[in-house]
Amino acid sequence: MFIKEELLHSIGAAEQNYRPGDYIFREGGTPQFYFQLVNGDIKLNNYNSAGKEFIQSILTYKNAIGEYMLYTENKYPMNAVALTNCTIIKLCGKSLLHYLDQNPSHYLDLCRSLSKHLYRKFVLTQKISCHSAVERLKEVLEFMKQEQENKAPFTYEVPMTRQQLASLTGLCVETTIRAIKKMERENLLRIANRKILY
DNA sequence: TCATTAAAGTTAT
DNA sequence: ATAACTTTAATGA
Repeated sequence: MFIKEELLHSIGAAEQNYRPGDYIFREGGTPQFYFQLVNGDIKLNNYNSAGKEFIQSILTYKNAIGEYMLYTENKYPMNAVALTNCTIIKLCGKSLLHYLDQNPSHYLDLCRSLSKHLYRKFVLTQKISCHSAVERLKEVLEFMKQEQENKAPFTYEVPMTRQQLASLTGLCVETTIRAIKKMERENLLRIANRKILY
């Protein structure tokens, strides 16, 4: 979901800056605001009881953050954490709902956004379950690349660290690294100064 | 096959 | 400098 920034401002939104590691919201918190990334990257994550991190997804500029949580009484099921310096537009959820009521055509965008998230979540969950490390990584890389424009092999620079990749696939870093090296040997991907090219 | 632990090398701030 | 990230190796479930 993306709403024009001028429009957001005109109905009372404010911008806020975040530093890497800052929380935008926390698991268990009550959704009160509509958040939209102006620039920077954030991650949605959870921690299991052993303290291991699971990244649900990584969002970049022009994306709303957890906006689909504004329409129920549910609490946030995950944290939103800034990965880089971020500027985020923040609008009171009530104001957004009010605006949408006046402008019902925007509900379609919301619907699309919701569908996209559902689809992503579903596919990703399915891809990383019941496979070997190499297969999980391969599926995830394939999935991320497929969302990009460029199609040529070894041109997609994976915008994630090994650790983030590990947290996304539920593997440990070391296994992730070995699997990636193995994939390099098998010519499934290339590595150029530590960046993964898929 | 993969997680865990430990240790060391590399890069970014 | 110091923290964050990457890599290798040994061990065990």
